[in-house]
Amino acid sequence: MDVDVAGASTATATATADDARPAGTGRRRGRPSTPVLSQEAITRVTLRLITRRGYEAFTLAALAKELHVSVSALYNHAASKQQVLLWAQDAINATIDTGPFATLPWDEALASWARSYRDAYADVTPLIPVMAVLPVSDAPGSLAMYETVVAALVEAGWSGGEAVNAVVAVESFVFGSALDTAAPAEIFDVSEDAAPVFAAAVADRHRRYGRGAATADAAFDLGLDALLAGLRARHGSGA
Amino acid sequence: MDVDVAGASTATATATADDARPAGTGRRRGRPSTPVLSQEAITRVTLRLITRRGYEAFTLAALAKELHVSVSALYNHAASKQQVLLWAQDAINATIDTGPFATLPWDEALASWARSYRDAYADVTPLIPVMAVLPVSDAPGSLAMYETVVAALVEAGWSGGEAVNAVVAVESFVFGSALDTAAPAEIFDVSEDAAPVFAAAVADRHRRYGRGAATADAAFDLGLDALLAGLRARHGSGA
DNA sequence: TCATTATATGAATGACGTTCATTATTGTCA
DNA sequence: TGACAATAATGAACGTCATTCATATAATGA
Repeated sequence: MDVDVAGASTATATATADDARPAGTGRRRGRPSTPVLSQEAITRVTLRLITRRGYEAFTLAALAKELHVSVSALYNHAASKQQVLLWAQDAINATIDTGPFATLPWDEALASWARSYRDAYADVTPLIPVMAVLPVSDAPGSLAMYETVVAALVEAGWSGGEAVNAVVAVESFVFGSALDTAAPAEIFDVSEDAAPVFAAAVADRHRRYGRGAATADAAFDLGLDALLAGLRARHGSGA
Repeated sequence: MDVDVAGASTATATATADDARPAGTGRRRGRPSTPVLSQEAITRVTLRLITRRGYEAFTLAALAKELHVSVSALYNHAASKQQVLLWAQDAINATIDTGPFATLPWDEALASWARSYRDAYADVTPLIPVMAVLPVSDAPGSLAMYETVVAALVEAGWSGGEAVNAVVAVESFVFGSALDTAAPAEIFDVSEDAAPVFAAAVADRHRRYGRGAATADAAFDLGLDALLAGLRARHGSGA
């Protein structure tokens, strides 16, 4: 995925440098000439760590090591591990494409948004349960996303309340589907004796849609089409 | 929720006893006359603990205490904490009601199943990411559920492959929605300055649907109706 | 009877998140 | 210029957690 952290081109002089690494060889204590840590650096390395090595590998020790810094130094910038995850959440949400809402009818834009949303989270599924439950208030990237999406629905004639419900519903489907992409390919491998109809249906599914990621995609496509067809039926197609 | 663990009426002599508690006052070491622990007892107390005190409170220490047993004793029965959670998963899935598939048209039965599914998991949201990703093979309760649901869809004329996709899609929506029920009521509390349209929409939502759990329910209802309308449009209504 | 097996125990281990006293550098104000 | 607060790093604790291990004892069965 390789998320571009918000403000990538602002203060950070490190730019494309290999990684935060003090110029002097092995300075030890006290305030360094130029700060090693920042929300931006922490967030960038956090996303890289989770994407490459998975969530279990994401410990503050690993994060600190990657940043060439002591664990306790992290606490000068982040109040907790939870906060670091919040930053990561916001950075991910900032990458979700809301552009289509400016040009396409609401239903097509919503579909496009849902796909972008699922893609963004498929790499970081362990964050989903954390995310799905966290306040949006102090996450500017997430907030901007909701504003755009809900505004487009209201513009198209939805009431505010139903617009939020529709967004939450689509979001729920997206989160669930992103989790599904993390499931092992053999999740439904099952003996014919134990569940004959189900086993046959799973075999048929593989014949039609392939294996692994392809099956998760097929289920997502079917569900998204159905969900949007239902929403359209309720409010008339857009534009 | 109060899940009835599978096999509640089998070997366990404890029956309705307050809790596993050795008859003799404070026996200390060695094999007891009658075993305190069993998969059934561990699973029952696990579900009670998670339901009542939340997932964060579910530690092996807490589990052992509730069972009046040492932590290490648990390892004579379960290989790991993960395994204990797997048992819990299967017990929960066994409580999901698939009865309607025997009598109702597929779409109504699917809706009823989805509601039962969401209710079952709303109390144990932290299990969702564990669950959504775990193989179904050695979980007899889960397997039986899939067999019933898929068989009903195939009976109604769905191809096996699409039936599985539809089930996965509904399941994804259910998991996502169950996560949503765990969100704090103030998750969307936001200042009007930062996101005016969104803030107004959230206010409208509260006016129409109430606060807290009621809003999550409204979003779930809207999404489920839409999803099923879309699936119906694709395959004709049931019966 | 006596070895084996099942089931419990407490103590030790190592990983983790978090706190704290300490140290060194920077920027600001008299 | 010199004092001083603020900033940003450090290593050493701490408490909690899951897991392992050596040990003890009751039940089972040959």
